[in-house]
Amino acid sequence: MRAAQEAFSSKGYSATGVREITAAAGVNASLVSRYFGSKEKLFEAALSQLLDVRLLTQHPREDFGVSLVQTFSADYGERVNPLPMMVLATADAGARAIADRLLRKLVMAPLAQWFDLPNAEERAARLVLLASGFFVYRLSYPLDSWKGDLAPASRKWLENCFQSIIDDEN
Amino acid sequence: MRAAQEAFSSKGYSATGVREITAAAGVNASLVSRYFGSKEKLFEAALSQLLDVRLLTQHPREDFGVSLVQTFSADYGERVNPLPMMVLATADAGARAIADRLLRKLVMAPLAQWFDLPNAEERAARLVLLASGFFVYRLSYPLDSWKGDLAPASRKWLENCFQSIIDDEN
DNA sequence: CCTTTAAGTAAACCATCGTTTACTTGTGCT
DNA sequence: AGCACAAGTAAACGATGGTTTACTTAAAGG
Repeated sequence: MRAAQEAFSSKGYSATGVREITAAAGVNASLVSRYFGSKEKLFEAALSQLLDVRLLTQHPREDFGVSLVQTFSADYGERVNPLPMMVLATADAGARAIADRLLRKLVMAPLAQWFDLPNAEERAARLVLLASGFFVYRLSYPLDSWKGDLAPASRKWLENCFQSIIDDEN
Repeated sequence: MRAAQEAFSSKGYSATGVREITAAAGVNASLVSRYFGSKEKLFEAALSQLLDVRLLTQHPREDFGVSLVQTFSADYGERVNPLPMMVLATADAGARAIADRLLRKLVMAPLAQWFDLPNAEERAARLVLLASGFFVYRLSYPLDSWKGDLAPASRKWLENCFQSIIDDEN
């Protein structure tokens, strides 16, 4: 499972082979079908284990922008970042459908409730928009050329965008 | 070529087979290798033909936000939208490298020059961030459930985000 | 001690992939 | 007419994909 999460998060769903995952785990490839049913089911299990809305709602509302940029920038250490898994799954129709469903149920719905604002569902969708875009951005600027962190100006701009999800009246 | 653009834009690079493209064009699959060298070269040719920075810089600066949301929302009619081709290529390492290189050369560099502002390259990268996120957003809300257009509140918010790329001093 | 059951493996299966090879067709030039 | 050349096709190639099958191992239960 851990091996699957790391592979799906770094290379994407379609570019990762079952044999690749099981080799990293030190077992035989046929065990994926045995214990998870299929590669897609493994992906679903691996992703749903990582999605946790509390990572986004654990800070005060007035720090929303700052804390979210920090959350998405930080490497998760032992844990695997679910955001790459989500975006890199968009190339496969089946995996995208799974990721979409899990995202709505485990992240967007609770997040909209936490917002407690007009157009709450739309605001949650805007968060997904910014987060996805931020990941694509980081694919092109892996360490951003600025000693591993975001360029200060871009960081401030992005924090304002995130914060505006809450602060805007719309 | 047209068939390749439509397939790459709707299903993504890795999910599209050479036989699929050539079947839509009514020819044999071996012609791709013959005339383009490889599937990757075909992708490069198909994408570079579509990337055109003038689509982003043809409106006055004060309408930047409004016009860009309109540009990315509109279906291109006959032409194929290059944005899905870019984002859906991220799952394949080779295609991503190609898309990245073309994007920098054909879009971001001219765009930064057009900005004529401090941190111009960073601003161009922010545009890619928003555009990519917007595409992922539209994957989940194909017609946005609001009779084919963006929800008014989200549209206004997104326009402000795009406009802030130019208006912010950072 | 024998049986059952779970865990794991090796190998094959079948489909699909991008690409190459050898061959056929048609057109224009001399 | 004869030749050259470009365009296109059918078929095979080698690799890789996820999955299935048959078999081996090992521990627990009575």
